[in-house]
Amino acid sequence: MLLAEGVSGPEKGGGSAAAAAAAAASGGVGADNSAEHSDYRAKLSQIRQIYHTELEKYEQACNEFTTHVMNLLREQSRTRPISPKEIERMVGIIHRKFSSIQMQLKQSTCEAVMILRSRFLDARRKRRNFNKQATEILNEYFYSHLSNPYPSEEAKEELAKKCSITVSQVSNWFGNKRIRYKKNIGKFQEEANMYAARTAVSAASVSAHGSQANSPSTPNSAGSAGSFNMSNSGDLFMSVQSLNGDSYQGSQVGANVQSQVDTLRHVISQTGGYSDGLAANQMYSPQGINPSALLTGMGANRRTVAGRTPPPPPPSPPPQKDPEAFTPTPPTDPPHRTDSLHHATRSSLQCVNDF
DNA sequence: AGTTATGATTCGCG
DNA sequence: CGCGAATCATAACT
Repeated sequence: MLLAEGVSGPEKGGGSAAAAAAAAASGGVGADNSAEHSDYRAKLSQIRQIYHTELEKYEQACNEFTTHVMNLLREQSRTRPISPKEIERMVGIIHRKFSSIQMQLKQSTCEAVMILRSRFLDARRKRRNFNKQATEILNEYFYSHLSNPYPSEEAKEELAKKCSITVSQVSNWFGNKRIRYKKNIGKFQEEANMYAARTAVSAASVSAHGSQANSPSTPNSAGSAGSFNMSNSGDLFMSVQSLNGDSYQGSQVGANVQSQVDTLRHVISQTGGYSDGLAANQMYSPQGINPSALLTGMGANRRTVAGRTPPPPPPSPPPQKDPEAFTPTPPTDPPHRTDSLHHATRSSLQCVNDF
């Protein structure tokens, strides 16, 4: 560990290399954290310095003590016979004691380095919001694929490239988005409408060019890829904004989105569910809805449809698992897990501040 | 200072 | 292994 971090290795150079290696191993993007990195390196070298000076001190003390004991023994040898074996034994005892002390030093240094690493390299601690454009791109994809918001691996890579983030960050984002959208659909209604309308307009402009009717089963064929580039087109964006809110339903919405909405509304009306969700509620519908319609959404068929080209609607739905699971807001307020580790980390982190 | 938003992590499940 | 769910930790907002 200490060798890996360059603490117990050569005095210069090793530290920065190890730090860089550690950063690379931690999966960081490694783009903007040069300042924090230098801070990390500075702390690390501080630890290294303390370690080395302490080590030197101990060695010196060990030697001093050994010679001191040797002198004592020599003095005693005038009064009583002292065998070389006894001297050897004494020296051994002293060295063992000091090496155990050195072990402790190594251990505590190791601990300090680990804490330092967790402090500086733990991504949670240096969380940065994605920039607006990245969020726009992600949201655009999410809402234009609301019926199946599970980007394939290639789609994730593409999104990652467009957003200048990692694939795992894309996955995190979609995971968070899905769960939070589901938990509070109402809160995201406006956002959903906006992005749906934007995608619709982009799709409409595409279809106006090619006069290619968008199939409801392939909402991402023209919408997703083409719509990415319009995030910054100002006037178009403004014109789209007028489609927000209540005017959304009656507006000229792209066929791909609208047809899905219509399909869902039809199903809902058939089963007696409420129908105020529009596009946003395609994913999470109230209990008691025709499972075949739900299967178009997330969850039920996510493993089979998680691609760029969603297959045709499933023929026979599997037994629906727990209809209550799709209830939008089931707040149960579970007992908070006493996270002792959390507090332990906190307190131990405090120690690092003393460095 | 308190609250909300959000990116990341952890855990259990299928 | 990917996902949902719960949670943590920090940023951003009030």
